[in-house]
Amino acid sequence: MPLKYQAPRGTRDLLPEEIGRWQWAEARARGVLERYSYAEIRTPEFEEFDLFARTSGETSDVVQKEMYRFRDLKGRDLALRPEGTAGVCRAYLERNLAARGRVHKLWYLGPMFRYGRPQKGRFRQFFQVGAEIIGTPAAAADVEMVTLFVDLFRAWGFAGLTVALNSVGTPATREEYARRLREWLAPVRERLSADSQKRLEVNPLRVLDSKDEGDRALLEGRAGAGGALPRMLDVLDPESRAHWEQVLAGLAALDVRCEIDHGLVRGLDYYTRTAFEVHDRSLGAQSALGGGGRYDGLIEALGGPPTPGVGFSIGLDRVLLALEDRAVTPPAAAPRVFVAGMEETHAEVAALARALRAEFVVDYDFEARSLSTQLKAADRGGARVAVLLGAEEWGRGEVLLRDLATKAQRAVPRGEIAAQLRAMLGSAPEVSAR
RNA sequence: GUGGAUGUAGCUCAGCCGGUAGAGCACUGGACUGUGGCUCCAGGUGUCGCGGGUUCGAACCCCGUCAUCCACCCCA
Repeated sequence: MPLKYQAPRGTRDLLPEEIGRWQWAEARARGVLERYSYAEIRTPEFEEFDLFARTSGETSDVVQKEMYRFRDLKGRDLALRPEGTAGVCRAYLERNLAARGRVHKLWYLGPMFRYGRPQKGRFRQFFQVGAEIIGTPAAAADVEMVTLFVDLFRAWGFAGLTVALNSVGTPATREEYARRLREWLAPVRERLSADSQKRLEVNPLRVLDSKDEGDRALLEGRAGAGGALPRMLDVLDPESRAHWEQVLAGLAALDVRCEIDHGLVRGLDYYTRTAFEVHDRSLGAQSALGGGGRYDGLIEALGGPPTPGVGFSIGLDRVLLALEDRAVTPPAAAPRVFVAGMEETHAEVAALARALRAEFVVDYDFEARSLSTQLKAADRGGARVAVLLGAEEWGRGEVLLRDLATKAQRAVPRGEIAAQLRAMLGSAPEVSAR
């Protein structure tokens, strides 16, 4: 069909039939976050372009080619947020949250925007839920972050996901590591893929997670690059190493299963020390469900005092995509009541429905169609009970209550409708059960 | 941003070397304005993604464009 308007590329409509899954996932997340004692924060969906350029790194792909950047009518240089951390840290500084207590535990949920080529699990507008602990360098905060991270996935019903964990040290150790890596790769440089040769110039650490098979063979030493591949963990400064050991010990004490991944590098420049992420194989190429880590230099880079932070974000679109393949019970639909009128009583339907709506989920037919059509509509709408306003019964001050599943039907005095419905439907149902 | 595949009814899909719209399901109304799921009848089921070109003639061939999917890049 030749439609004049389509949703912009990479965006989509979430229709009523799938909204239930989203609300369920969001409610689950909210519950876990609140029990962990995190406070929700909502920041603007667009910010000054420079905020993201500064925090993500001028040379990062996100800033270079994936930003929805625009000027407003006054010429301000703005961008739709590509991630959540920058805005939260900006708010922390601008609203001086530090004055209300040193450590803040915050969470957010909302749409993010990146201009990439869409594919399965990658959209230009997508939703993230994330959490941050700002104000403490303690390894215990890293431990809680990873724990909260896995508990969210558990609340959604994931089983057997493994968190990949690494330390990316400090900017100085990263530089040292990049130097060693470059050195190590120098002899085989010509044999690296074209992409990786470019990475070696721009961001050597990126070579580590190349998907090219030849690259992988070289990295794993099978192609004879000689000597063991240098590891990030081997070049950590003493403080970062101690921090790393504490994180590992803390996670072990809580029985949180992690796998050390020496190739784990984060895409954004502001990460320091702990880095973690989780993937799901059912998703194809875009398999990252979420990731996070420590960002001790970020707030200072925004012009604030040196303030440590640690956080993560999770892609909700991908979570729901991965959950499609699994047996997830959708939230139970609220039991519904359908009020059906006859020729003589149609005028009474709206008022009765409105009264019952104080307590029940109630619907009726706007068009006063035949009784059989109304019952058909009641069926399709998922109603469990029909309230039939028969002319004769109505005249006696009664209505008929019909159980649509069993077809059992009986006359009930008008004053007892609510009580009878309560009995039939089970105690007062919540509109959004679960 | 790069490479490849695919766009026909609301959905899932047919349509031989170019010859003038198809099936199932769903949907709407009626048979049936005092009783729903069944059945029957009647029906929208459509500029064959959009634009241009070749041709007497294009759903089919060519070019462009938009969208989706897959992979790369990157990431959630």
